[in-house]
Amino acid sequence: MDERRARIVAAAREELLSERRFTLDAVAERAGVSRVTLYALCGDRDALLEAVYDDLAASGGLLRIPDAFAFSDNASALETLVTIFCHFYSVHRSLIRRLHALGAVGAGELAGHAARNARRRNILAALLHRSGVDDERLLDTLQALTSFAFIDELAGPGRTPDDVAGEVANLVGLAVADRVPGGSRGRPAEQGPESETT
Amino acid sequence: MDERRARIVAAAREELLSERRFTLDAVAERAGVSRVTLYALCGDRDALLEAVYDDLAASGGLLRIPDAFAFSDNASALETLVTIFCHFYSVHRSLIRRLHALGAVGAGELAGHAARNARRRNILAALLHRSGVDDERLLDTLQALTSFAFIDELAGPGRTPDDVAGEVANLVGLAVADRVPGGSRGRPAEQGPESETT
DNA sequence: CTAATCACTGTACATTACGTACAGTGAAAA
DNA sequence: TTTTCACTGTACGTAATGTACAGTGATTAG
Repeated sequence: MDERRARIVAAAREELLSERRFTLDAVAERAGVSRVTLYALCGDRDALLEAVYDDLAASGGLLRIPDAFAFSDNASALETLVTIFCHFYSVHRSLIRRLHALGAVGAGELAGHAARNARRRNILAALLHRSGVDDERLLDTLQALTSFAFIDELAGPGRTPDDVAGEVANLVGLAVADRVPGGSRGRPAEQGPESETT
Repeated sequence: MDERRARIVAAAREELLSERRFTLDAVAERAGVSRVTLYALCGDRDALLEAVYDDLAASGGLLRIPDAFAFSDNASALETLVTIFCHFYSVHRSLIRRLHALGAVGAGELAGHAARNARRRNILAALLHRSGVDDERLLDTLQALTSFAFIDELAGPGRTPDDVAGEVANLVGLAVADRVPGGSRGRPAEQGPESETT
């Protein structure tokens, strides 16, 4: 049953957010399911972790990406895009952290992660291309600036998601302006009130 | 014997760089030592990993940090500092990556990592302070930009250490110039004279 | 010369978690 | 009624961690 599978993934998610060591037994118990069923429905450990990751990405947050392209102003579009990513990462920060730490992402080089990275790169590239920019190096930089690793690092212990998003957006803007000739980037002065263009 | 311990740490290092799964048995065998001895000399798994991390940091590369402070020009000093960090991270990239992936750093929150992070922050703060800047937020940004996570992300698959170092130094320079009033940064500013800084 | 200490070895054991095999059960469909 | 299906409980094999214990060879102390 699909609903059973969903329950298992949800249980895994909760278990990941707990302090305890991540164990399939614990997940199965929390989901009210035998461990054998867990293996049958979700595959092995790595498959389950990837399922959690997929579920996370699919469960919203990144759906608003097309909104960014609605802006005719390239700078605003880029800023919106950055904000969407930052928000997503900030909200699910501890979960993604845990997934990274468990090797679901990174060392394991799970297919899903690479694919998502490539997708993010494509989105950034599209936006850059729309601005008439074709700079691989800049693209690398933007990719790194909008990566979870960087945003997580920047967030540190005490920093609000909005704060982090603003900082990343600012850095992205600076990086772009540094490389694009006609950079019509109208970044507001720092002491000025945040012009939240929701 | 101290020399035995060093051999174990070296063996662990080599084992980490191999593709194989990291196992104490393998380390002991490679070091030509019984596993019991390994436990006696290096403690448990986490302790061994931290020992590798310590050994890495101590074995040079970060020794040139004082050089950065020799520059009277603040921009050059900062750039030198960034280059030192980048170089260190780039050279030992795969090893540090593996250590991260194994949870020696991050989830485990090993004492050594937090301490080293704090130390890096202090160094950056000192340099900033010397420049007459006291901006916690900027400090956060520089810390994130010079973190291993970001540099690793930026390096991607095909990028030379020098290339990465240059890019990070550039970003650091931009971030500083964006916040410091008398930013005498040699970086060519774009035509937009956004000197609205108080 | 003998004894004691020391560093290390080999083996063996308990523990935990993973992944799989197998037989069984209750319900729904043929 | 029989078959199929989804799931359960149990049990097993494997791998790795960490610890206990007895023993060995060399160096040092008495």
